Amino acid sequence: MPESPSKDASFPREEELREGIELLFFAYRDFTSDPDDILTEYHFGRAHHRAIHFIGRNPDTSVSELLAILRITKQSLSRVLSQLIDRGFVAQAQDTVDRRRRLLRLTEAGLELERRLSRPQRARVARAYREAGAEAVAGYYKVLTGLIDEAERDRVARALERP
Amino acid sequence: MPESPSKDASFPREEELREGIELLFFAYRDFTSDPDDILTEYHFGRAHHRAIHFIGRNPDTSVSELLAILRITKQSLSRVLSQLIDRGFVAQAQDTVDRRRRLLRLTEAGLELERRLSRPQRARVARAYREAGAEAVAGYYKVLTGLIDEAERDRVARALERP
DNA sequence: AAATTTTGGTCAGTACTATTGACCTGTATT
DNA sequence: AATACAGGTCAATAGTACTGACCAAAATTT
Repeated sequence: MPESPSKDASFPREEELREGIELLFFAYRDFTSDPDDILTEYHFGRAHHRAIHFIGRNPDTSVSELLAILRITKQSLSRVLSQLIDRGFVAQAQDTVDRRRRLLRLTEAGLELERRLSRPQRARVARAYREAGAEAVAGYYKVLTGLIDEAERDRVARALERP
Repeated sequence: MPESPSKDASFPREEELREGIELLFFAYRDFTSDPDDILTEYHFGRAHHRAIHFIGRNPDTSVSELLAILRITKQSLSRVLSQLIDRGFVAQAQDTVDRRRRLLRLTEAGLELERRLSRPQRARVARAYREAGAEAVAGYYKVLTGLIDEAERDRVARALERP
């Protein structure tokens, strides 16, 4: 059983933990830098990218579902969302079942922008995956999933399988 | 050679890439939430944590070295740094060799705060490591390192080995 | 049918992070 | 002496996010 958790009490030594923490910081810093540059052109920020990403991945999400994913207040999302709607990247439609709910999806322009923003990220991840190999990718998945709040791990796992 | 990169052209399929991107977002979101709560007590933000972390890891770093690591402007760092110095968490000392340089290190209070901020992160990473196992951790390292800008990968790798 | 809850939106005020640009003091190098 | 570098500072701007207070429409509960 190569994938069984280590029982060694000294296994994650403090230095290993600090390295893992730092790697996450550096990877995230560089990972977000490419789309950040593109967003500047549009006078958008990282929050716009996050909204575009999750609306693109989950068409017809409601605002409150998006709030739960992004973990921000509705006031914060509202600003970003209305800018995206005003500029024609996101469309709202009323839910026919529950007409209070506004279902969100990307417009054609929104889909285009999503592809443009994610292209450098996909390229970066693809390169890292290829260089590290499939086995390393499985470990990357396992550890990152373990870093997510336990309460949300299932929801995230399900969201990853759905699309 | 289980760690050799896959040669399969279809290996990182688009869906896998998008999952890898999303996992990084969720992991980073939850990873930063614990220290963020503690920082609020001190009326500090995430930038203060980052400065404390890297000064703690690299005692006697100069300001410009810190700027290069954090990738922010000196004006941004200056505000954060002078607050940390005013409140007694960071101390400055002149370099005896090049007296233009201010070498930064944590005070006793700074070391204490660093431990307090990193404790929940270390616990989170330790749990994820234990659950995933040593082999998965190796993959996590490999992929995250591959996500870092090529130009900085060596510098980061060296920084991780130094302390 | 009336009361309550849910969903979504809005206004106002505040805080943190980060940016660009300009300008200044020292110190080191050439 | 001139130039370059390390660091600090002032001012203005932008993006993200927060709390708190309200409001309206629609759904659910009583």
